[in-house]
Amino acid sequence: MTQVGTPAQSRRERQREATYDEIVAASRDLLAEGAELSLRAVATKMGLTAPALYRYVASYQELVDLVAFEIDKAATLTFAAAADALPEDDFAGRLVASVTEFRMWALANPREFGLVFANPVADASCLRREEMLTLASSGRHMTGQMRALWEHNHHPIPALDELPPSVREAVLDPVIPAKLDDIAPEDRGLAWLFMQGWTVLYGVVALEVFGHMDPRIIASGEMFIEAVRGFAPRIGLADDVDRLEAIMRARIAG
Amino acid sequence: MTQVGTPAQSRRERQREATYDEIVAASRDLLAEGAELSLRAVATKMGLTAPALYRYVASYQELVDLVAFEIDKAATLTFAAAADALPEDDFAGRLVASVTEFRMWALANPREFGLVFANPVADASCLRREEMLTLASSGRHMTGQMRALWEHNHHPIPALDELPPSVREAVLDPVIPAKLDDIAPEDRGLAWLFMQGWTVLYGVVALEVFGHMDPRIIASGEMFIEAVRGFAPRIGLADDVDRLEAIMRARIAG
DNA sequence: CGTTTACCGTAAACGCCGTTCACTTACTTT
DNA sequence: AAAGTAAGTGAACGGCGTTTACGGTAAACG
Repeated sequence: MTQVGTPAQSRRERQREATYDEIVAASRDLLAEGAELSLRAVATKMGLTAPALYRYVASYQELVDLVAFEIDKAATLTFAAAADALPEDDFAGRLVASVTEFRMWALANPREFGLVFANPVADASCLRREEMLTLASSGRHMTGQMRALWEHNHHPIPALDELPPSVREAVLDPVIPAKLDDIAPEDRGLAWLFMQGWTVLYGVVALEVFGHMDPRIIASGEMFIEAVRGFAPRIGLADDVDRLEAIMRARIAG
Repeated sequence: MTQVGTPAQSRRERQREATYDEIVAASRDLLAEGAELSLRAVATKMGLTAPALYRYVASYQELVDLVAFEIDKAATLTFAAAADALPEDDFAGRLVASVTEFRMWALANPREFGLVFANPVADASCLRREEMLTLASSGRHMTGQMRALWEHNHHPIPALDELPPSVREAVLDPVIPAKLDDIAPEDRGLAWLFMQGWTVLYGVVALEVFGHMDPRIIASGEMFIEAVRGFAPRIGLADDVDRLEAIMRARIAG
């Protein structure tokens, strides 16, 4: 018998979770204001003292990880919304819309981007590292879109036996933010395409966000467009590049 | 008549320059030890107090910029040495050797890489920004190799009138670390290839250094190899990819 | 030569940071 | 009602970037 009056979490647990939410909210406010993220600043904004936060996070780095995770989760909603501006069956368009929104979000929120994607992932506890690599919400979103596209257009994917050994291992026992368990082993080459796509996207966006590129190219987004166009044929979109470019330009201009 | 006894710089100027060198040396030592770079630590290592450093740098950020610049300059020497392991007329091989050495250096010195390449360039003073973008020693080295290759194999380059307007502007009035003033306007599409190559390289290396990738793929270097192979055809090296891959694998293994 | 000036370095202090520890308060559990 | 647990505080430590006021020393100048 399930005890009806018993909530899934006790009063204290609910209170505690609410405090976590408040910590994240205060942190995001700080970042939005352009201030530095610090335990003391977060605590002050919440109306308590810095040591109190140690009841919730074990260190500053853990606060950063927590906030980064939540920021990534929230940003993913905007990527999904961008995809939803296109028809459900336009898988290519939806992917490109998400990817373009990712770029726009990164440029508009460089500090948040840095926190989530330029924060060296822990090398110490390997478990923690796996978490970081597999739980990224935005990563799962992008790979989900790529997978939906493949299930629709069945573009060619590299065969297992033409992959380098380390890559074969990695796609058969994947440590990336993607649902792959129900993908047959012979189709796991798809994961290699996921990684390649992520590399292209990350590269151009990180370069733009950090400003290591001609400002005029950043402003126009031409390198981003070129990068996406260059990758499109690898996922069976060679004939769609012009249409996809139009989608990107619309999002960049808007 | 040149006054023989008169050095180009006075005694004081020489002393001052030596102090700058010592600042850089102390900073690099700190980084090599795995310690944090800080004004106080640098000062202590030099046997003086923190405020004294303000006679040489106006702020902590300026120290970072100074050290980053010198680290980049020093690292470029190793990239050049890697190229020099190959015959002078093997332009493709030399380029790939430099690029591979860049990757290996970045992975072996992630903190230094972060300082130089993941340090957001100033958005404030545009002059300072231009400096950062055009003076990068490693950048000039890579583009120099790419240029030498082009002058040798005359691979096709995009025509000016097929470039997007912002790109055309950027290649005609370039703000990148490359010697382009003696390149004819109709050949300036070469600069666009420079930027594309830099984007590919930066993307994969940054991803590897920050660890946002399957550790096994980082260890094997397969994504890096794939990225270089993917770019090679754009600079007329479609027929050389296997040979170039061998060069990369040798450097990665060694 | 002596005097002036510019430069180099120090000590002290301010306000911020992450972190630890001892202690109180309030709520939950039994 | 008693015991136990969780949350929060205040004080403190060491370190950080940075500013200020002040000495001393070496160069520059008459």
